[in-house]
Amino acid sequence: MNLPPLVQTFVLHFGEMGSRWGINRTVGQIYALLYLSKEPLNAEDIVERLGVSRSNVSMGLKELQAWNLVRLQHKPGDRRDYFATPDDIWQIVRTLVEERKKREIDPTMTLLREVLMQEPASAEERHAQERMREMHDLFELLTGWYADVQRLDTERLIQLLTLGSKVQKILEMKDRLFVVPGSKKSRREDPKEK
Amino acid sequence: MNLPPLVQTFVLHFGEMGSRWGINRTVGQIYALLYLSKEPLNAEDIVERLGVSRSNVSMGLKELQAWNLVRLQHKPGDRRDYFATPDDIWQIVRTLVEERKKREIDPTMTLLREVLMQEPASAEERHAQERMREMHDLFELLTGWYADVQRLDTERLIQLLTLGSKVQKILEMKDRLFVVPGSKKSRREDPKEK
DNA sequence: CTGAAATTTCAGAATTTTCTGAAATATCAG
DNA sequence: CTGATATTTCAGAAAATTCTGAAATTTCAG
Repeated sequence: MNLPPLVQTFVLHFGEMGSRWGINRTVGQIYALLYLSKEPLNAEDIVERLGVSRSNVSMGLKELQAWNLVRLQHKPGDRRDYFATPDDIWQIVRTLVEERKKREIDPTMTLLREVLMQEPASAEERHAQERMREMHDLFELLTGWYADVQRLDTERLIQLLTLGSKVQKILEMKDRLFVVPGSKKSRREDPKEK
Repeated sequence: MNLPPLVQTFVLHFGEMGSRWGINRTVGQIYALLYLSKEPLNAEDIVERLGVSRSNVSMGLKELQAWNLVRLQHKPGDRRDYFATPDDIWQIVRTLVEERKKREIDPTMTLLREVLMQEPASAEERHAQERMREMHDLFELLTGWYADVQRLDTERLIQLLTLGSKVQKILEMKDRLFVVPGSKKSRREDPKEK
């Protein structure tokens, strides 16, 4: 591995982290390298810096492209492929979340919907189905929230995240404005707010 | 594998999903099984239902305990260990997020802080450090938001998530109330709001 | 204590994943 | 076209992970 120490530390760390995320070490290292690099790199650059085989880099880049995590570029008068990550780190986050949702949440939701359609054949299955419905509803809530937030432009997204603890205040304010006070239980009635 | 069809479908799916999350198939299956089960199960129950070895179950349960994802219980007059997931699915989500943060985000932040302390020895390292700072700041924003939201009780959390698209409206309202209109650039000044 | 039951540990087998080098394929300037 | 350059494919080697059975350890009732 042929990298400035500072870069190498980061690249090695992301290689290891990759493993915990179902992404292999080399793919993690390639991505880390591209992320830190000012200029786009071609496959041979990556081979030299990471000290892995050309074919390994080829497969790694293919996987990163399948994840939409790298952009393919060309330099004039050079027919090699150059790769880079988006300059905007928020774009990277959005892509990561989107792709993970597509690969993990969506298929799970499909399966849950299918299983919830079936007739339980026993008390055991009835309880299992109830648990699956809880999970289904949870995922629906989370993906619904994500669908909304994901549409915000980055500036508003940052604003929202920065708001943090103040969010609670806003919710309390909303309560005070819209809910008749006096009854702690009044929430349960949930008067079809429009 | 000796399970009602409906349960088996779910258990197999989570076994596969586990792989994508750096958790092995058996661990995923054990967790799925416990999640769906009405009653706590002991190790031998799990062996029978999943058809894997006793030692594999032992190791899987140990891992799930390390993740704080299962509770150990005892039945009177029975000295075997029984395992269950929390009844409250939100508790499960909170634990999952907390543990992943502890294992993935926190060590990464530590590394980033260390590397950002060092003196860059070249233009390349200077740029790399700049990128690392972007990532550091992003993580800081996200974990700060998380720290706040995590404190909300479940009811308010659901309220917040349900709010979804309305969030943007609230932010716009906040803008209109607190920011002097007329200048698109006024943001850059960021007047140390308290 | 004792010994049966329950659980854990761990070395090596089985399986899966990752990686490589060689060959095949694709691309494009001339 | 041709051949030089670039990229991909893929079979098998290498490495890593997962799983098992046997042995060791722990726990506890009697």
